[in-house]
Amino acid sequence: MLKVRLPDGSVRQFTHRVRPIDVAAEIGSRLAKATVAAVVDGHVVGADTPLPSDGEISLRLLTNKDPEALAVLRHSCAHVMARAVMRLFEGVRLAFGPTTATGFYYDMDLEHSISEDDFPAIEAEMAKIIKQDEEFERIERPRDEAIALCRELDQPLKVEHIEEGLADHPTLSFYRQGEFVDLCRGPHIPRAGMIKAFKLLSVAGAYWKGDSSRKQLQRLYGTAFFSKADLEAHLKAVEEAKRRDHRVLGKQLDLFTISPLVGAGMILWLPRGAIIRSELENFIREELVRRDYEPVYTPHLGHVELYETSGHFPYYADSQFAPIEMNPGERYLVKPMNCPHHVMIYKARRRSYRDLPLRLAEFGTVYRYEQSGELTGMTRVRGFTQDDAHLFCTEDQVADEFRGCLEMTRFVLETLGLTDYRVRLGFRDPASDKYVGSEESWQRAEASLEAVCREMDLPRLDVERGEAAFYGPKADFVVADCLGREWQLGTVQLDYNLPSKERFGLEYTGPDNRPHQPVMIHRAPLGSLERFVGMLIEHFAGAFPLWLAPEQVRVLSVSERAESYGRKIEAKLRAAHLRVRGDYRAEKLGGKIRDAQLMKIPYMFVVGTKDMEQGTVSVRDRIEGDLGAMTLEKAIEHLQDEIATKRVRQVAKSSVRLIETAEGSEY
RNA sequence: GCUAGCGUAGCUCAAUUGGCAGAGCAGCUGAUUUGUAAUCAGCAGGUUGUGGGUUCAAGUCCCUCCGCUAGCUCCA
Repeated sequence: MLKVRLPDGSVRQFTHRVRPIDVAAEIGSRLAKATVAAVVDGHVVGADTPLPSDGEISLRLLTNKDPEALAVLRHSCAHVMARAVMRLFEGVRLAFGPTTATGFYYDMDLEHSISEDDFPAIEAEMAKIIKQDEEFERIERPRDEAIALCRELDQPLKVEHIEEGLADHPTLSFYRQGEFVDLCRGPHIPRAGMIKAFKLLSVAGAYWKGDSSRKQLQRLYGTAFFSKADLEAHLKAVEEAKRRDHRVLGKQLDLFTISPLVGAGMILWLPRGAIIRSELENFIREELVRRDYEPVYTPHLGHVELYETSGHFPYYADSQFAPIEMNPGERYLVKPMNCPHHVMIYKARRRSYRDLPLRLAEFGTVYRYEQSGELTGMTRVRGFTQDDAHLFCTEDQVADEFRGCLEMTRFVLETLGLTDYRVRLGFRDPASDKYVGSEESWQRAEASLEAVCREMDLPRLDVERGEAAFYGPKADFVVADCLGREWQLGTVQLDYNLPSKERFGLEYTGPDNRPHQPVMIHRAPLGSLERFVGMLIEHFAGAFPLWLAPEQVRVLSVSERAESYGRKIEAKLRAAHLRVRGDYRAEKLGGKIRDAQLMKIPYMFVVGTKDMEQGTVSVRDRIEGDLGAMTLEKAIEHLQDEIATKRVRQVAKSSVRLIETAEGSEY
């Protein structure tokens, strides 16, 4: 006998073998019709999956209201799409077709190169399939039969996957819908007709099993919903997100530009963007002083041998600008990292344990030859400045220093109202040989790093194997951009290797008057200023908090009669260290306000003849609108207070989310 | 780097089948003197990313390179 516990706490008993859909039918025929899938003891299963014949389970029926159901729907839609493509083109070999946070894709290999021009035909075929409203039927087969079936279906990629990736599965499942049979773990929606709205979005290349040495397949992206309204809302949200893309806003607000003549991936900071950057740098500098860092400066070049010693040159040769050869044997590298230079500052004299921790900080500009297809606005560039620092400390100081770095990063992010990030602990992949250093030092480093992070209760902390730097484990602060793509910002990395004898052989004299090896910590709270500002542009949708705003106040004259008064106000604001400009054009006030609003200027001081007579300014707040007339002194005080406290008044909410839903299917 | 798509005025975009390169905004000039999200008019602005090819004729078709976009791979 099976006891089924439902979410409302009620328990139903079944003496015969039942499926979730049967449980639903017993509750009500309308529920049965609406049931998309079910969650049994925390696992999503199909509505027709037989439940155990006895014992006790918890069951939650999923309808189109549940987010888990949407993933099931999308995965089914991926099947429908693959089926449509197979109907339209010859020789389609299927690979993987999982769901993503916002839709689904299917990777396939076929002769015909699919372009967006093919989308209408594919969508029309999909619509036909959905209209037929056929069931998704689950079929299970033992391994050898499954392989034979995939061979018969002429699906070599599926055969390969069963033989390699699914080697430990004794039986495999397939889903059939009409003539279409696909190796698939499921689950699926009961009938194709449940897909009420779908759209193909894009096509791109994707390597088979994510391996760039293997064949490149065609990946077709799409999304699906339970209603047309949901689809339209989603597409609208994506459009809105695109409007606050930093590349769009950077142009509109005159923040930065990129010139092909200067070079792809090289940011030219326009005056307005440069203000944001320099304010951030000042903010970081103040924190460095508070936290007892010592600023240093180092050159942009270094001998290749320096980077051979550090290991960067051999390891990252492909992604560096080629060495500059001046004379035979005299080769310089444009620096791809600041650490070797800072190491040489450490080595400039003998160090005592009394000198430690030594914290050397520099806004260091580095150059890396990123692959051309990787370049993206400010977020992935070839030249960038890190708010870098290297800490040299004793083994005993590691935990405290590491914690200090994490705290500074967290403080900086939170000051900017950036609370929506995750922390990724990048550990070594034990199966890979790309790492330098001993097994023992890696274990020690990973253990102490994880202990500190756990104790600090960092948001959404998770360990990712294979994400370490080649010289040590790290904690990365990762945020998503307005289109849901994740970017690494701040980073704190532990390094037992550069100081080692095999590398730079760093030493300090301990209290025992004997040489010891220090530990290095690499850290950058913002990471790259380019990427960070790119993120900030999207985070604030271009409307920066007052302390960062390139233009903090704009003086708007109502008419020519108030111009000279306006210019006096402007001068006084400038004298009060506010970033101000005046708009004395022969435009109507409404027009000037509109221009200032579009440039996201936080405050507008409107001056007309009334203000001139009363000695006031009429303050308009970008967010609140007209605040009325007040004395200039009061207005300045108001602004200076907002600047001093670095107040964040408004943050653009991300409309496209990186959602927590797990990938839908593994095959 | 790979796959696919794209590149027209400073910006956003038009230009039937290959058939005289156009608009709005921005800019400049003039008029207007305005009280909380667009005042009016005129002018100017281009070797259609680069180099080659096909054609009587190329923004449009083909090739090269450069750049951009999406995704993959990479990311010290």
